[in-house]
Amino acid sequence: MESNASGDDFGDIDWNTEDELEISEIPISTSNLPTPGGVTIVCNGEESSSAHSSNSKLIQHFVGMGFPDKLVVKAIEEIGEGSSEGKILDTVLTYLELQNSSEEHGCIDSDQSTSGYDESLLHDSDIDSWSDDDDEENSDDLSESEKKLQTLQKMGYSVDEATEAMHRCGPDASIAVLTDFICAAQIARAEAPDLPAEIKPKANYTCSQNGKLKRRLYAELDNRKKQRGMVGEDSEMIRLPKPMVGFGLPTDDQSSIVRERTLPEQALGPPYFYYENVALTPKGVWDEISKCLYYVEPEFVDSKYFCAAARKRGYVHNLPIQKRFPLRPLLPLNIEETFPLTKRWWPSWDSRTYLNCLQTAIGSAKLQDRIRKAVEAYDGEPPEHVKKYVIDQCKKWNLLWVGRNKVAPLEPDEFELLLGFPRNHTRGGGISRTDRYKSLGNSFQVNTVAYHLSVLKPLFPDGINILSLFSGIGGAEVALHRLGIPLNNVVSVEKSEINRNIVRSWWEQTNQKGNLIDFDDVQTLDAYKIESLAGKIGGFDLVVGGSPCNNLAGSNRVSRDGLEGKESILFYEYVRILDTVKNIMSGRRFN
DNA sequence: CACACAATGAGACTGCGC
DNA sequence: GCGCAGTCTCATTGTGTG
Repeated sequence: MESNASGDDFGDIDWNTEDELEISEIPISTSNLPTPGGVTIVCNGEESSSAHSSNSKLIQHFVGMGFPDKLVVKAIEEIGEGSSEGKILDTVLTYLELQNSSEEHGCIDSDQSTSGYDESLLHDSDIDSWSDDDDEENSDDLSESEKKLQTLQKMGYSVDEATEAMHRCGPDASIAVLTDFICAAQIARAEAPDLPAEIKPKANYTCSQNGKLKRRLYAELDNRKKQRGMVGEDSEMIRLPKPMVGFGLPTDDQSSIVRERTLPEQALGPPYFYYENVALTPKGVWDEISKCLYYVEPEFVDSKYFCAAARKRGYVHNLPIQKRFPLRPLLPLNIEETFPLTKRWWPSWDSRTYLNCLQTAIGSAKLQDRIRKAVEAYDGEPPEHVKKYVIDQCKKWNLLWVGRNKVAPLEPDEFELLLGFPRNHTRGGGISRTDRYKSLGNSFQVNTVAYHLSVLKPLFPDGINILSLFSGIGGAEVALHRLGIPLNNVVSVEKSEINRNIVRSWWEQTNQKGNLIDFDDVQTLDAYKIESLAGKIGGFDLVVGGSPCNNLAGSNRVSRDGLEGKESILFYEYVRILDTVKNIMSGRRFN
């Protein structure tokens, strides 16, 4: 295997072994999922099988997620001991659903119950109340605050955390708001390097341990709400921000930068994750992406704020957003400073100051010739219709003025410059010019991504282990390297051999001390391989990747089929693999 | 066979006038 | 608020050329 040729100590992993896995994959029927691509939910089969002998463990498992224990017990009784987590979850969901619909109609009436469950078990009306209500019937004399405190304690939070949250969020704050606050506070403390270790939260990721089930739960409820018309299709659609600056730019007035956000608790790491795709997708795509990635709101950024070319992209990540810093030196944001030689030839009637999105194809020589002839035909300024034709073509193909009446497309090394890669990053080794454009056109803008990833530097002073999916020409790896974050272990998955060669070549040229291991297909990276790799290297700190945009991009006139498209459907592989890594990381402790 | 070229024209958004 | 033209977009495909 190619990846074993690197002389590292990974050669002894036998990918073909049939050894029983601690992690196994259980495909969930699409009827349970909002993801038509068939996300695979990974469950711990070992734990499930041992659970027959200990129902209390399973009950504890669900109660830990905030479900009423009586419902869980009832569900297990109804569907039989030894049932899978998924079945139990479905049954509990049904109970909750029935409860919700009863309350909506204001008719909780046990006489109407035909489902076999005891509605007296239920008395909460919303998601805030999926806590253990065991004592509630005996606690009528407790104040609202005391009840909330009790609920939070049962969810595993300390009295101090709960009290602080209730104090800060006010007396009317719901349980959901309070748990959000506590999670945000945990992250903030974890990220504050100046806090003494003893007051930092321990690796308390209990909230993410059950993330996949919770995600499924939220998705299921979301679907049912939609079916009942409770949620308007458009009312919650993700809209693109204007201006497209994400949480703020390095050049912003510091006071205007967003410094806090509350992540859904199931989105918390480890690992950190960072997902990218084109911003301008068919409707609903970003809603789906966000939903599958734990309901984290995308951060939309146009790279024209980081270089002289536009690149509108959405990023979904669970990284901290405080204390970001940019790569130095900053790139110029206009064409004139980026390509000073063009200034002499730039006509006054071409008002462009920055380029459009760098794509995978360039303007042809014939087109350049047509433009030259069109402009040459006039002594002074050409008439309006000629100007319009020329400017339209220049915008469409990102052409620069490189001589008298002469336009030209960007050279590959100019692509590299604009995108933040080292010069000649994609040059040589048998790669054609066309392939260079294709690889570069599909890549990250390094400075933009590095700005987001910069927060990892103080967190991983001794280096980082990353799982890089759809690596392309290694935009994330280059960004981390340029940030000065040591790359201890990089597992890179990239279909194109040309791109894999580019990354390996870069790896060797930059004298990396760590290990680079590569795969060619995300679909073959199963739970066993991920588990083995994680075991070898001590876990993954970051899962990064931008899945194929072919079926999302506006340039595609043929098969812009959205996330169900032939290539773009691989997004669900990112979700699957991230879920697997989350599962592994929450089930074990890595040092 | 690799590469270059050009036709293709969907979908979302924006800005303008009414 | 509506209609419309204008703008932009990590592309695909078939054909031509050397």
